[in-house]
Amino acid sequence: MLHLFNTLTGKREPFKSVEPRKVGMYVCGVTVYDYCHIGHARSALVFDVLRRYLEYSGYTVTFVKNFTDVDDKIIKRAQEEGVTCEAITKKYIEAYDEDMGKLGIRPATEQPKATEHIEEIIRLTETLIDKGLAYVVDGDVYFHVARYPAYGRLSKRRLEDLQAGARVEVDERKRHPMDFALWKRSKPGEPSWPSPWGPGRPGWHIECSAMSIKHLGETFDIHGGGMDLIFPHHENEIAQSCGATGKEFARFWVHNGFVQIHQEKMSKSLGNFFTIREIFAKSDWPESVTGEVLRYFLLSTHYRGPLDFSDRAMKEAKNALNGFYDLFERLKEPSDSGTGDDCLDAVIEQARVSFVKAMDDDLNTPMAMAALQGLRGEVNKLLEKGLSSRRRAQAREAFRTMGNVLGLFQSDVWQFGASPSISRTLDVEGEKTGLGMMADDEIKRLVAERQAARLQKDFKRADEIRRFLAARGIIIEDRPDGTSRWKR
RNA sequence: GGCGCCGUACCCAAGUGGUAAGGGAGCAGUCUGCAAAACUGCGAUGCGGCGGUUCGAACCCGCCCGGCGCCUCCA
Repeated sequence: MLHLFNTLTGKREPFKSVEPRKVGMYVCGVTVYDYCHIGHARSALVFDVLRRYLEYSGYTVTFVKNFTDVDDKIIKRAQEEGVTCEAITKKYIEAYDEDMGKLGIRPATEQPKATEHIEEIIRLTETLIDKGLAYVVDGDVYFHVARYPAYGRLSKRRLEDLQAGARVEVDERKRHPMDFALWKRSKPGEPSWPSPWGPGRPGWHIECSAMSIKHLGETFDIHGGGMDLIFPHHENEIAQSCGATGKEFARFWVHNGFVQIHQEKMSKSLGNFFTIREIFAKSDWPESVTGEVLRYFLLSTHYRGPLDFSDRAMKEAKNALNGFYDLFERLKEPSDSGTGDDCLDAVIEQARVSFVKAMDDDLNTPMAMAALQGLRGEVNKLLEKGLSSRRRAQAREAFRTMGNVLGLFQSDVWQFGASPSISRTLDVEGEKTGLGMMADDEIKRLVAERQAARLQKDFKRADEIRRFLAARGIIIEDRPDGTSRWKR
């Protein structure tokens, strides 16, 4: 049974859905005013894996992930570029889908936008005003935190503590410094919708309450996002939602840790971030390889811990993945011998048990990956003894099934005969790694030439070619049947 | 000032009371025309430090050291 760490209770708890076999899950997406960085990728990936694992465990998952498409930063960006807000949000939503697609992150069941839920937002705001939990000032509407006693429950903070450390300028019109905007009066030139309080636009937090309630109901199973959203965003969502409905909101709150660069949080304000497309653009490897390597890397640490991104870490992930795909290549080779056949079922079953146990334990992906590594070793050993073609296919299928939960091992080809790519540097730590361009056709030609040389026992020439390619990161592997294949 | 996180081998990383998973890198061996891959073997008497609780602690408690996050937009 799946156990998840619930931020709300501060404990690891057995996961139980409201309705049997069904899960409603809401995850805060991104504000679409710029390209996504690896931190966004990690968050998206963690919840993609949670969703995949819930499905693997037999649940039907309704997964809602929003786009915040009305916001101060979007407005600012649009003004800077002299275009409309719509142009900005359209551009970055498309970029989001493209970037996440490269990482194998499946689109959510629903991907709602704030601007498409203005009606719901206004209704929710009205309810909060009616209940005395919100008040109107000059066309703005604020949530009145002092009227909501449970405020601080998620982030384990007391209002008094927050006040003491508040670094915000106090808005005199607010009744309490921590009161936050549900509705903002629009200034000229800003996006604006009619409302009972005059033309304006929604505040940030209210959209998630409105959209989650609309798509998942007033009480649903899982709400997720990055750790930095715990306060104030998720705290405010709870206050708004519970305040308005009088019911429990999300039951499980799941938060992922940060991606760091040299031990520091990766963030826009620090300027130490790498965008997803930047990583792909700089990578030496074919796109599918880069996507899978990045995925492998991001899952190699438990989702709640910090994760340090570096060029070196990417290479290590690539090497580790290489071992799997080397095995998959071997599994493709036909064989009649089956001395190890009888052991395969047990070996797979053992791996499956370890894998499920790891994932059940608060999505312990590093441990789950260790189970897959263990299976890799066992299957390699059986291959030494001899595995029939049928059993080889069975082994490959086991990797594909479990790998699918993590979004790994789905490619039929790894870098063997990979699609054309250009060798460039992944210059994350300032070290140069690229050795110039090496197109596939050129490699193939040299491999063929070497093949011919070997047939004539011209090993001098053959080794010359091997060394030439090796210097460019191409490794040739001679097969027992006399053929050769290569990989990057 | 308040809330919280992290510190395990060269690197990454599980383990959270029962005597240190796994991977990468490295070294040695088998195999190979040479390689690669695979297989075999080697690798922390110790888990930031010092005390304490316990039959027993990396795991619990206390203090300290080092690094970081949130409290303001932030995945």
